[in-house]
Amino acid sequence: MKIASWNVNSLNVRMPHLEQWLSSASPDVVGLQETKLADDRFPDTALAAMGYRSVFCGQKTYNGVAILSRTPATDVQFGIPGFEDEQKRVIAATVGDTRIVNLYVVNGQSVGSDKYAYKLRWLEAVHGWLEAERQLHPRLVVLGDFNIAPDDRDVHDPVVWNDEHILTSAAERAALRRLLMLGLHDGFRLHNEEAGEFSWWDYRQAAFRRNMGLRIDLTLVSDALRPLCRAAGIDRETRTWERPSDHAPAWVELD
DNA sequence: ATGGTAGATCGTCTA
Repeated sequence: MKIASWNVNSLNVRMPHLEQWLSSASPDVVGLQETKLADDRFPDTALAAMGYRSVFCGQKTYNGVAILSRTPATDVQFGIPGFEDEQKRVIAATVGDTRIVNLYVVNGQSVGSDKYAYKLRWLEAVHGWLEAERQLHPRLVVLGDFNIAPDDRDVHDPVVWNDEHILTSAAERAALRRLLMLGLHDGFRLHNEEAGEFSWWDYRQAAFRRNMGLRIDLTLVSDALRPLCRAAGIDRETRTWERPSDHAPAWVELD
């Protein structure tokens, strides 16, 4: 089973990219972030024609998440239980015998800002939720745009992206480590120890051409799934396509 | 030098 995460930065714009990538990559489950679509505008009919069922939770202009799957998803959860949030950043569902949690983590703007405080509170709420979720679902995949680069191998310039910078700050990385301590494993790092493998490149400063990126899109697998994770990767070629998302799909394959 | 680009929306916010 191939499970992927992709921040599409507007599904309205990126639907042709998604269709092309679904055809070539042929994932079984996909978590999308930044769909930027109200639910009545979600292209579920077109995706069904390609063999994918959709569950989604969106809003216009900002945020928006979805889970696509070849077999129907059940027990759909919208948002973090008990955490009031107008921003549509979370959807979870069960596909077959695997629980999928799809997160569009708060960006945080800059260290010390109100949005940064919101990011840390939000991550704490996710931690509390996943602590329960892992007990209910030993086969757990937590994926999404984490807006945190796990370590220095995951940034093009560790001097710039340091422990006081947004997306790499000490508190953000500590929050991510706390999630991993629940018994989750970075699927990509089970198969690749190299530095310089990124999933996001800023649109500015020709960042992709210069490989000035970060790896912030993650697929985490639970203890029980770890021995079943046979491959992982990032489909960076999508970033070379015309009018691309600034993120590339990150995926794992489970036996 | 507080820039640059993209998306949604149409002046300005978010990333």
